[in-house]
Amino acid sequence: MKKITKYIIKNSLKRIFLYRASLVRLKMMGVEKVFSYTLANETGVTSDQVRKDFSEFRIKGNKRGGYEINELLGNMEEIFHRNKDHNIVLIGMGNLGLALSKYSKFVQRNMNVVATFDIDPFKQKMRSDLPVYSMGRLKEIIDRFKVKVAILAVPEISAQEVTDELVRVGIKGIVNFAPVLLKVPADVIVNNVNLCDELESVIYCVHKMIKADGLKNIELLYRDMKY
Amino acid sequence: MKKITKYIIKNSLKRIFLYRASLVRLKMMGVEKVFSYTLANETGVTSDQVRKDFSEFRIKGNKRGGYEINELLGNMEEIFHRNKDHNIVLIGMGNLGLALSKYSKFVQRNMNVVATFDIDPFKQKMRSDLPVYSMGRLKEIIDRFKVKVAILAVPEISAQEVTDELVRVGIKGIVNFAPVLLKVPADVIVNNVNLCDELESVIYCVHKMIKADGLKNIELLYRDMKY
DNA sequence: TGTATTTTGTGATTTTTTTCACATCAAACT
DNA sequence: AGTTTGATGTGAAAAAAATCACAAAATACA
Ligand SMILES: NC(=O)c1ccc[n+]([C@@H]2O[C@H](COP(=O)([O-])OP(=O)(O)OC[C@H]3O[C@@H](n4cnc5c(N)ncnc54)[C@H](O)[C@@H]3O)[C@@H](O)[C@H]2O)c1
Ligand SMILES: NC(=O)c1ccc[n+]([C@@H]2O[C@H](COP(=O)([O-])OP(=O)(O)OC[C@H]3O[C@@H](n4cnc5c(N)ncnc54)[C@H](O)[C@@H]3O)[C@@H](O)[C@H]2O)c1
Repeated sequence: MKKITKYIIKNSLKRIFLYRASLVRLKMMGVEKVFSYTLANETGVTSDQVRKDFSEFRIKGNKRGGYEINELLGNMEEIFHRNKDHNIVLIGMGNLGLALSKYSKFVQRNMNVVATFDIDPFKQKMRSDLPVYSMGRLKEIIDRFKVKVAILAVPEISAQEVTDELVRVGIKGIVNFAPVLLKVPADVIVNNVNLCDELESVIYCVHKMIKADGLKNIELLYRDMKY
Repeated sequence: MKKITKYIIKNSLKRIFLYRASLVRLKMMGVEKVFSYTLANETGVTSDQVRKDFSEFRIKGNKRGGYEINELLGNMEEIFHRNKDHNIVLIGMGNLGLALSKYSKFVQRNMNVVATFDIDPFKQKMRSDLPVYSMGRLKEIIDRFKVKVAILAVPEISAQEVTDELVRVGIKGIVNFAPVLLKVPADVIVNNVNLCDELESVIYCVHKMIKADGLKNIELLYRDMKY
């Protein structure tokens, strides 16, 4: 396959999320305008980086005047397609699935969990406000609500099998909580959230630091741990 | 502050986690030996990268013979300080905290949640096998069990305040589920897990892809999603 | 109106990361 | 034993990302 040399998406995208989190918070605090260095301070990156990232996504500010928070957030909504609503489904209503189904932040961000699914649809039915369907109804619901993205919270052992089914019915993006590497076609995006890895990486860094006795090479460790 | 030019930890560390996940799975399937390209195939990186990453951490294989899975896993345990047990605490026993407290993978990986804490210790007491303490007993327990790492699952609004307390009692690493950027001293590591961001980034990529009509620049989008 | 000041936006430069390429070694085979 | 084969390990080269640095623009103020 021909090698593509210029990649569009880089760490910039990840940092845009950081910036937005800050902006939302600042806005709540009544701030209306920020400068690149405000955001830099808030997020721990450099102000050059902030401006470069904005440049990447064609986000413009006002020379000398900084950025209007509302405008900036508007730009970001655009980037993240937040103007539209996004229907998602949640597969697996165990411990984690149940917690996720009660998470209200999704809705605040225009992401609606329209349905949940479990191999055993009766087990959880009474515990949630959301409908819990059997897997047999997956295609029907996904088609009806034009769902393209799924959250996967089933046991490790079933994760690949369920993924295959999701792909078959037309899901194009998966946030996967099972600690397995899912095999998917090239046109399906998987984002893995692996809690044990997160913990271990913190433990690793903490240990390195303690060993290094809190001295200058803390900087070393930070680099990739910032987000 | 003097600029340090050579960083030790890079994306290599993140990929080491990937490799290990594969190795664990392969081992379960009865495989005993892998080559760099085996791991490459499994994880979606190149075999050069795998070898380079190993090189980074001084992990050695056998020329022509590849790597013994057990040996490799041993090396990784070493890297992650898995030989020792690690006591951790969980703060916030709401929806998410409860799910996390029931997660058995931690123990399998030598990470013990020794105690959980909540501002309201009675609310959850009966719902968990783990002790749920009031925040007042934080220092006592942390000292007793020599805890250095905490999982934070409290509401956004309390996250910073609880973090300050954690830092005060000597916690050096935090896995934070609240969607806020925590302010911590330079010697404290924070790993943020932000579910909404994960979802939105998937939605972003899925949309880009759909727009791009599933064609070659899918590659573009993948780059930073693979880690 | 003109000058000083401040902050953006982006090429140029530097640093970091990835990929390449090949010498080196270990096993397998003749 | 000698030769071929196949994989590692790592400097060198290429690519990507971050940082620098400064022109350009907008505002403030004299
Ligand atoms: N509990 C946690 O805090 C936590 C944290 C991080 C990751 N995880 C991961 O998330 C996943 C779920 O964890 P959990 O603790 O909720 O497990 P769980 O066993 O409580 O729940 C799993 C649910 O999936 C359902 N299920 C099983 N097979 C299915 C299939 N083929 N199709 C549809 N549904 C199916 C089960 O009926 C059950 O309700 C696991 O992979 C786990 O490793 C859990
Ligand atoms: N529920 C989810 O699926 C989910 C997913 C991702 C992120 N999160 C985030 O995780 C955090 C917890 O979410 P949740 O749904 O479990 O919320 P929740 O309200 O169910 O639970 C929060 C718990 O924290 C406790 N608490 C509040 N203030 C405290 C304090 N000062 N000290 C100690 N404990 C305190 C509360 O008593 C409660 O038990 C939130 O920040 C949320 O945004 C939740």
